[in-house]
Amino acid sequence: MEGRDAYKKGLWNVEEDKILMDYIKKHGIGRWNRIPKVSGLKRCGKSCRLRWMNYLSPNVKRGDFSAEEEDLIIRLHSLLGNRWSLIAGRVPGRTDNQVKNYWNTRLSRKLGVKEGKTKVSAFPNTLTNIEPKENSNSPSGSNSKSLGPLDCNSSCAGDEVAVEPDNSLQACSLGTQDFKDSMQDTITGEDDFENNLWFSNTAFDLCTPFLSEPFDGLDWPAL
DNA sequence: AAAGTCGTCAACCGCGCAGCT
DNA sequence: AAGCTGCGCGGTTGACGACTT
Repeated sequence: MEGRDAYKKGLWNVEEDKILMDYIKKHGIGRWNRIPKVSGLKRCGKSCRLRWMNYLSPNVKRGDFSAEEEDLIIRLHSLLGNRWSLIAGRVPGRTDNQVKNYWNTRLSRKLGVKEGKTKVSAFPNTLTNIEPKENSNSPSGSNSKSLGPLDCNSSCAGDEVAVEPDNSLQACSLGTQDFKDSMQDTITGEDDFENNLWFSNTAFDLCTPFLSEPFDGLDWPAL
């Protein structure tokens, strides 16, 4: 019986990367646990998946976070809390690990966020509305976890009025039970972006002007 | 120059969920 | 219904380079 000790741990080297890349080119993504058996790579499937998702994938954007990305992460974190995969899904080219690290090492310090185990922030006080987004064609194709760019077209002018920071959800005119339920769906992971249940940027006060245009030189994953 | 400290980031771990048998 | 497998998520750890003393 093969225990965990059969697999190597720690940093990946170039050869291992190459083996993994070759395997994925040949067999595609998925069935990660087969990789060590088929390719002979001394890495567990989980490690292979992580390496691909966070580093080797051509969809991963490297380098420093831009001001636009930083702003977006801050807003999304205030909305979703430590739901890194959800946040990363709205930051093109960034992985949950990247976002998480960036938050923990820089933004939390910068913003003076007290470190803690907060799972999810309470209903954000900047929320004013929630609406389904029609005809949302996710550019990421079959990857349901990767969400498309924020819909920042028409409502980006800010016709919604953000609630003052000190106001609670209860003070929000649209803080209805339906609204809370919808938010709870998002927070509990029951939202379904593929079924057009999108939140507009306006709804989340995520209207970052510079995000109304695509990121320069960033292509959406062709899946 | 050497030692100590800090910051960053890749990677690991444990857990939970979904799908299949 | 129960067990197994595959996958993904969030928290945490550890290596390593940069910086400070």
